Amino acid sequence: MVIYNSLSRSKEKFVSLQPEHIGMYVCGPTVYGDAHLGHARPAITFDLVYRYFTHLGSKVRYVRNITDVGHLENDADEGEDKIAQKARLQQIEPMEVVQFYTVLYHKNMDQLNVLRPSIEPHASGHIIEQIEMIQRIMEKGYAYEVDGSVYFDVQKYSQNHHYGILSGRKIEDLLSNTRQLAGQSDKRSSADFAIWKKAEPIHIMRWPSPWGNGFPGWHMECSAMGCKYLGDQFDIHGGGLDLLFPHHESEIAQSTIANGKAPVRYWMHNNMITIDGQKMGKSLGNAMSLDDIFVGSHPLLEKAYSPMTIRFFILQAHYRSTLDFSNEALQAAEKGLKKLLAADTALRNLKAQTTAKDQGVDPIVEACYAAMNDDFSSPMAIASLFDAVKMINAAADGLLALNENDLAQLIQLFDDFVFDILGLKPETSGTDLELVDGLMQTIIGLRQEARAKKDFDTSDVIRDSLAKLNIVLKDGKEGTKWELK
RNA sequence: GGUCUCGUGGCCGAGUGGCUAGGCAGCGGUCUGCAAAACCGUGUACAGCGGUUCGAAUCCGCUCGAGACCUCCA
Repeated sequence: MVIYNSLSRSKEKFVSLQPEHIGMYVCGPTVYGDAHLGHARPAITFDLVYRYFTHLGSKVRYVRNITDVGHLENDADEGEDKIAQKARLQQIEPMEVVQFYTVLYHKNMDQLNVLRPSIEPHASGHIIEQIEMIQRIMEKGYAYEVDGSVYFDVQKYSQNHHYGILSGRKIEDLLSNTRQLAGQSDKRSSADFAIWKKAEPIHIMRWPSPWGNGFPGWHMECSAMGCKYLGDQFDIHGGGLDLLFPHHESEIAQSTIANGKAPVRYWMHNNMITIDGQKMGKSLGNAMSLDDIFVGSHPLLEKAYSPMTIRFFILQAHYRSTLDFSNEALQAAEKGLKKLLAADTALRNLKAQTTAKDQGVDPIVEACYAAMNDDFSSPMAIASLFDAVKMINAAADGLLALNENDLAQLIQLFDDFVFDILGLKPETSGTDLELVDGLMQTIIGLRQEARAKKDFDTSDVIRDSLAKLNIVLKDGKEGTKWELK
């Protein structure tokens, strides 16, 4: 098993600190707005990692935080808390905003069949841990207080550590390139970053601290909560590529000072989703909420796309590649997924031919594992699954005979890879399928009678009106089957 | 301006020195009362120019183009 480690910019053999136990921390959402397509990518990427390790028999403690405090809205607002600002605009409690969007996020993630992490800590629930960590950093002399705020001393850190080890930056470049920001004259150096921020009177979200009322700085929560639940050093830290600098770089610096060792062994970063080649982001105004996509209400969408279509679409690209959004690409994904799931249904109905010789499912299974072992290459695994689809369809058409061993292997393959690891699932609209199927058998029977009498007008009327309900009839040698479009 | 990444057929996307994934779309055929689905067949793809090599989409250099980060962001 190899994983691409952002630290070394290369694939490395993965060895967990403790055998059979893996600690993984992933940066979760800031809950001040609708969950959008961009949130789906890391959630699905690390869900894949979580599912695969679990499948292989490891016990994974997966921590994904909820950020509900501490991020700055922009450089002009003098450290106003993002959530506090939104709350003021809407005249409601900040924690109400947090609750509302957390629930929405969970709903969307459930729809995408993203498993809940083992622990989902809130930043606001770990203020004490963050203050403690800041104190440790100050005691060691790597942070200084100015007027109720505390800053991490990047220059001092750079004397004996490499600030930039993750992002490939040099401290000199950082100093010369960092923009001079208004209201940040408190910092000794422009590269320094706040680890505790004084709350202006306007702030609603604030906590008492040794330095007065305020809130934790940008990057503290992940360091504090990662350390609390996974230890001073843990296996995997994941997140979006856009968090690599300064967020993760700063996490490394803070934790290294506070705990005396580098916090993370493998850094994994998923790439961005783009729209027309441009990064999707809240600030760019082209973010598409997941609810928008699921109901098709966004102007850029030709139609609605189901959660599983989105999941499959994301898994069809490697997590380290950018993924460009388009209706055409999503429709291709939709059809591909349908084909895959239809093959699963066909597979469950296949009868084994005892006399048949092995058709060779082993190479497909091996290819799937090889793909996943190579830095979680879900697109390669999916490609191999389509080899199995081909085999299944050929068998369903009577062009190929599968023996019991073949069938058992194929079913295992689909159970393991399609459902357990890739986390795909058939989508039904929640209707009572048993009842519907009973009704459908009746209708199909009536149509069959009409067809037997060559009354094709009647049979076509039945088929056409069912099509309007998104029910597709498929006439085959073994009779007629139906499925929801 | 600095740092980094990337440019693969109509679209999406794997692939990192020779055996040239996969999905979607298209075209031809089989099947069908007609369809749909499925099956079979079908594509002079690797931004451009140089170089290394017996051999390059794959390595090196340059050019062009795109994107990300350097500021909250998944």
